[in-house]
Amino acid sequence: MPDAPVTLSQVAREAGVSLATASRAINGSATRSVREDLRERVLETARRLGYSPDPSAQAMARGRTTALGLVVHDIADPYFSTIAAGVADAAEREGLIVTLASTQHRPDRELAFVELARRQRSRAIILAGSRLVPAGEDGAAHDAALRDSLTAFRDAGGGVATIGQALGDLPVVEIDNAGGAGALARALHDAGYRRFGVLAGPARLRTAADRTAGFREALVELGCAASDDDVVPGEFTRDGGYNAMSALLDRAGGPPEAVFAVNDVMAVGAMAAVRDAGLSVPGDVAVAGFDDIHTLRDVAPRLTTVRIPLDEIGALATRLALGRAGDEPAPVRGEVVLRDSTPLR
Amino acid sequence: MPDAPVTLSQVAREAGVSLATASRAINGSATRSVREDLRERVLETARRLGYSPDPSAQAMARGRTTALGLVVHDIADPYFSTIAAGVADAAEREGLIVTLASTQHRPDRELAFVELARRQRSRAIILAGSRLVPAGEDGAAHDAALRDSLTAFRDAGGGVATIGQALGDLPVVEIDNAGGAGALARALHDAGYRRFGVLAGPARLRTAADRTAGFREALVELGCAASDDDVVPGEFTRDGGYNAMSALLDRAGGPPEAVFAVNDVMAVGAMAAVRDAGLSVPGDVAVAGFDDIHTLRDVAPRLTTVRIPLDEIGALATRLALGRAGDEPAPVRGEVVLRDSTPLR
DNA sequence: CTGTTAGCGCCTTCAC
DNA sequence: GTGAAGGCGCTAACAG
Repeated sequence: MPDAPVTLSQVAREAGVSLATASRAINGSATRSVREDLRERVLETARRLGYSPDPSAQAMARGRTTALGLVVHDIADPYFSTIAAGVADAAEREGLIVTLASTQHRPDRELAFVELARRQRSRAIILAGSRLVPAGEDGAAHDAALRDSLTAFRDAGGGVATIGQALGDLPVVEIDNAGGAGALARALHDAGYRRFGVLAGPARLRTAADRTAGFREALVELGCAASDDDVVPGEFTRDGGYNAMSALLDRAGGPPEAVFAVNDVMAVGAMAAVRDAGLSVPGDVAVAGFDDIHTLRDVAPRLTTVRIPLDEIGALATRLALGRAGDEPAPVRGEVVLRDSTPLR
Repeated sequence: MPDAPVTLSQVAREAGVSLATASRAINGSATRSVREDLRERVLETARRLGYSPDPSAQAMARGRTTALGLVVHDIADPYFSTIAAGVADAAEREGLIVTLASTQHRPDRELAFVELARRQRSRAIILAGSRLVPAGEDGAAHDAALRDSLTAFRDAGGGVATIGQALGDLPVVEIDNAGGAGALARALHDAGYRRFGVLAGPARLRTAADRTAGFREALVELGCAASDDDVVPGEFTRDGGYNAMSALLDRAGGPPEAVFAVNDVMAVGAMAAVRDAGLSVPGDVAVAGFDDIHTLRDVAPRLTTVRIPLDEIGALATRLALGRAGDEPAPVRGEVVLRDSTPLR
């Protein structure tokens, strides 16, 4: 029996009140209030009939939805799924529904989803993926389009937060990628390492570029700069790490003492490449990552990394987008966590 | 400049046609068609004005939304995030927006979200988390409530798919957990193992219970049954695996030859526990998991597991819910993948 | 405090 | 093939 959803007017009729009163009794109203006994009666019949409001209709009437759009590059990547968990949790607290877009790293889909969320009149949009490096031919154009769309959305009353790097003057939970990578470089230097390699990730992604640059700059200051040959690009994935590390190992001159993979997922792939080459971590090459992905914490040897509290960042971005975070939060500084993959040397 | 979203009637006016014609030109209409030049004109001005339809309004007018609800236990868990990636991808192909609910293992939230998606008139709902073991006092009641709600949703025209185990006679992408675990037991037996332990996961979850039971039943057939003492429950997480393995190691009688953790995440925690106890994997204890989580494939030693194509399952469930999958799909049988964590013995 | 009345943006019969 | 008009379920002025 396709039970047609019961509507507010049915509830009103059944309870013997007007539509407006029923609406006020159920949803409350900023201005008007409703007599206690009437409210009781309405609520009771609503419950009895199994009424619940139609979000689309409310959205229409109110001019805004109860949805929060979350845009990530790839929800299967633990970096993003951890952020998503934080967002989902915070959104639920606010009574918002999260609509998820996993763009598979396609900038056009990123923009398309922002446009969708905008015309959908979402309450807020959270953009979690990395910005692009301006140098990229259309990177700048894409980010500009994204910025304009989000700015228009915000000007129309929508909440916005980006994660990672700032986009225009939109609210941002900034992650100090360069600083964290620099701190890691110094920690590894303190541990006795001198010759470094870097698995730099995709050159077009700001997150990857910033981590790489922060690491290399610190190395320069420490007096053991990595040459361009020691820096290998690759995808932001396990396979990207594997391939980049393999390339590094194939170079003449032997492997560096320590390799920094710009995220944990790549680091794990890199460790596999080392083993497949018949070498050992950290015996022949030490390896460090970035992010401190929870499920990757226990690889053997345990992975040195820079901890970023991704779930908190997701929650914080949600509050920020909703205007519940007070001032713009300070950049999130990662914490270097030395583990077995980079022992004292 | 808060540019109010442009509406269809603006487009119509600008193009010099009626609202109805504009609507037909843009959305197409089953019955009426519109003259070529007019359609062109409408489409052109729509593009120029940056028009795009308001999903809420369409939902109201059409009586159904363009949303697909996805319910998972914990989006940060790679099992679910991989499924989510498959769902997101397939949904995007169908032009649907996915709304995500991460229930954090709270059954009441699971039900609440299904109710929400239902009154929201979502196009479809995909329920990805494990069902509960009937034995549990309110497990049966909860699953019954869930089943009733989803059945009512389907009877009202909504699409439904569950993942893992069947719920009533609702469409399901079944996963042969017991069969996969049994096959794993036989493979380990073939490899020479005889004394087994099991990290059984949460007793209330069907997925965990089925994997445990399938493994144990196969052991019985093989003539090397595991005693109840060899089976330790625990959370479905890294820490759950760690603690359960620690408990197993503390037992009198020394560790089993091989331990089956009912999912990869637990297996990784278990391996950490072994190492922290000063023992080695697989030297002192062999370890196997289940799922073949991509990012966990490279832990060292590489993890023996049962491969489940989670992303395909997500995509398949999406098509199934939308009625695009033809017949009910056959149960997904896992594939045993032997790796270094369980060498020949 | 309660009821009446417009819409919100779009689709869809129904006339033309 | 096109346009006018009603209505989806609800909220928010407006009266009373």
